[in-house]
Amino acid sequence: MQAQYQPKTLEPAVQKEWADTKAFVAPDASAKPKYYNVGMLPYPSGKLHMGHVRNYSINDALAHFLRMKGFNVLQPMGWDAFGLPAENAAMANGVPPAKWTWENIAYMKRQLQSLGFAIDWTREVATCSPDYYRWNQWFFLRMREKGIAYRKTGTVNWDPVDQTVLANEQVIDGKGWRTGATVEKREIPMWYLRITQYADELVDALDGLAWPEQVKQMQRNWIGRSYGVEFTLPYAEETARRMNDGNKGLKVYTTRADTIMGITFAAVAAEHPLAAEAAKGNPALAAFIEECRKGGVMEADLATMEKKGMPTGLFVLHPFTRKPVEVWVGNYVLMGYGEGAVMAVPGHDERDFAFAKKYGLAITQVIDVDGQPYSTDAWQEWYEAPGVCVNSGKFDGMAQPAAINAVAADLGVMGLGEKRKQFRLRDWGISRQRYWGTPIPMILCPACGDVPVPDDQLPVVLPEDLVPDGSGSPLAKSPAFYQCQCPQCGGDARRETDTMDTFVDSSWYFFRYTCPGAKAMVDARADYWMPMDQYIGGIEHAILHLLYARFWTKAMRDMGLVKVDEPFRNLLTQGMVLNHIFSRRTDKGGIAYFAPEEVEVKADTEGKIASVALRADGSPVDYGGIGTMSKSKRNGVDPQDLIDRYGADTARLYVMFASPPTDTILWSDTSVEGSFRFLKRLWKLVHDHLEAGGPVAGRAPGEAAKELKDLRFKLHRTIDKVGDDYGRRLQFNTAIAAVMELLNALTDVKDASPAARAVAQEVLENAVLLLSPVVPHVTTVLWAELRPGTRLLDQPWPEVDKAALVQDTVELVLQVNGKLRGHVAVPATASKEEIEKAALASEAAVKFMEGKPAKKVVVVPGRLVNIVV
RNA sequence: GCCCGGGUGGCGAAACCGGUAGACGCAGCGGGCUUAAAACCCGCAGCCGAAAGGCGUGCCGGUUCGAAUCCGGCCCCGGGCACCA
Repeated sequence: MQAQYQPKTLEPAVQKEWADTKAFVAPDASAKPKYYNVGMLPYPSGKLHMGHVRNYSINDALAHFLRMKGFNVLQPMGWDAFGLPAENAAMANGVPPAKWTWENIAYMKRQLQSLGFAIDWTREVATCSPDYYRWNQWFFLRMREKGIAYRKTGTVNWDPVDQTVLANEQVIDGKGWRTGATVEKREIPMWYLRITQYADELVDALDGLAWPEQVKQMQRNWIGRSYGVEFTLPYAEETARRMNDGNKGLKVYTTRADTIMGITFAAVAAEHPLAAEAAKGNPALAAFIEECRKGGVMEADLATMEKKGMPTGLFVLHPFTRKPVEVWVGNYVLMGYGEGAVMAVPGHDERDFAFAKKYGLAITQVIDVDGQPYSTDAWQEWYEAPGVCVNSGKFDGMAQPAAINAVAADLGVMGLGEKRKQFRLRDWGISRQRYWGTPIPMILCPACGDVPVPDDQLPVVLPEDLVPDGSGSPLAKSPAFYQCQCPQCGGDARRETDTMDTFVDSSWYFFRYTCPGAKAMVDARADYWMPMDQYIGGIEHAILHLLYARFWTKAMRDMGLVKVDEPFRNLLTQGMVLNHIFSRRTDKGGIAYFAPEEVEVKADTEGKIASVALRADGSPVDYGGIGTMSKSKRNGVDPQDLIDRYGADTARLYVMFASPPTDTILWSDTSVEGSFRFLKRLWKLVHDHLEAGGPVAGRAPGEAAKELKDLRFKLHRTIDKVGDDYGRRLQFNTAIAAVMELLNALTDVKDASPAARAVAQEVLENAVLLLSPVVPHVTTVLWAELRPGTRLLDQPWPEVDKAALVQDTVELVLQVNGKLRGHVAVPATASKEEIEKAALASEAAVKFMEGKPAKKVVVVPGRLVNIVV
């Protein structure tokens, strides 16, 4: 056996053996139970970053562990290959997105392979390949037939200079990222998917999922099912005349119908028809509405901006008092939300309260909570709490649920409203005015209207040679793409040039992995592998991706394509890998990012970052705090340096040992040395053991010395713990630490007897098995040395020897008044009374009780004794 | 702003169900080996204190024989907010 641990030669050799034996190709049928294990597919941004290494190292450890536990494991991989970065790269370098993407895929695949992940590459999926996205198109048409896909207008960010739609990411402080122009809202027609039709099931089914509670809670809140009252505020006479829209009044929705008598005004969105009507002949209002168009559509921006409003001069009537209520235009009311109009009860809604204070509108208390004194001077938390109606006429004295029922009933009698369930969740807008995505398979015919592309003409292939220039969609400027004949009438028509949201691609790729080459979207093989047993990916996907994939699965089920209700049985959301962000505003008002290695950081005396300068020319750079590693912020760390220097096993061991998978981690490579050192140590231990007399077969007979018994105790406790950490806790740092402790204990035993050598062999073999899911290369080689003629890949997970875990005495912690004062050793079988007696008689107890009698003695078996005096 | 997490030595962390705070590792310090360096090996190490001991898990308060862990309030950091993926 080689004396030196040499990952550079060892790892490629082991990888070649795996490839030659097709070690990780999973059969679609097996006598073993199946285990389908997927990491969220990466976007091919160019290079892997540490977040990927972390993600797939966790997946891979589980894949190996479950294989050793006797499962037929499938671990596939693919590429989320459509998206904006390819277009940005194309604009920067003039390279078509397709070429850039395929090159990135080739490079990143080599990186994944060099990390030695146990991936079944025969099932690889790239979402930009026509073989894949044709099924996006096919399924879109099926959804359209069922009314799940439909068209309506939606609001987008519009850059008036580049004449193009911007992604939220491309809007910085309300300005376009390239032009610096103030972004505007613009209404355009878009395709939507009726996810709200599944809202009830999406929220109810969460209860049955073995997902982190945190993620389920986020999804529940996001879907936001509420039971409220929808009602109409009737138009006042002049308003009805001017609106002349066939509606009786302004429709609003509220979950707080019990506060209805506190309405002092109403508010509508700037895009609301009532606002438009009111603006006629009111230049100030028209200017305000125009003002509201400025800025993007991001919810976070809308929620934090200053609440502004203006009266319309139009009135609606309070449904009960018939008193006029003035309608205001508010910049915080969203048109895409409910009806685009809200009732305002400043007495009991914090946002309305602030608005009323600002514009001097009336504030009325209509809810009493335990008689607390109400004042309009300042908002208090309890104003929003449920209570009892006051100043509410016939509703006075009613508690919240009764009041809501009574209000709804009365509104019903008047024909003005009723109870209604509502969701915060909105339908999924999938149209993108971009090039690098799945073409939406529709044709717009001047004679026939919207006409679907016939199935036999799918896929609508995306041309791969276009280069976007930042102003509008290249497809919309490419007659070769959009000119076509109407499939119905044969006349000249125009192809839809919008492409699909890339979340469509990632909503069902895990089905496609299960049936590569299927002639349909999926085939029966999906029924074998699905539902997925373990899904692992970043916490940033807790809502959107996971919700869309759940919806898509249910839509496929209802179309009879698959049998599962839910795609992901178990979910592990890994924490983000963060790094420092350095940026600078450009002279155009945009923003430019710099990689950490491009800047020089100076810290103040407390170690905080004080100043940053560009290495190239010393010019100042802004410190942007810390954030997720991403290509757009240029703060990703390429693992290749680590792999080149230390090998794949060290890189994997390092990311797994650094923290529990769900923790957010701030990137630092200072302790990589330690992981490398540990593998060298493991190698040396095996080497020295074998040099001293070769492998030992079997256990030594007879009663072992205490030292060896203790070592075997430690070994089997470690096997138990590591199995629990991998299988139940999905926590790897503690498992690795436990094996480190075990090897430290082995080193402490200085005994070269045959009995000791036999125990050492047992310890080393098991340590190799326990570590093999994390560091499969080095353990493959070490196993072959320890057990010549056998393969690590054929070994089952080790069994705990229960006999080795039997102990004669246990040491308990001794506390006096809750403070640690010593230890007391008792027989493992001692009763509570015997433990108490031994504790009270101990030297430490006598000393710290200072002669006082024990008031109480708490005994926790196997743990501690606490004497209270 | 709203929803969801997190905060423990110089650093990454451990403590799984309320029971020894800091396992394991990094960096550091002392020693060994070496002509020297690297590598490797042994030892020390939360803070204050000579010691006895005291203090200590973001901050303030509470429950408990006992709190990093449970409860109330606050501060800071991260993720998401529907066109980044």
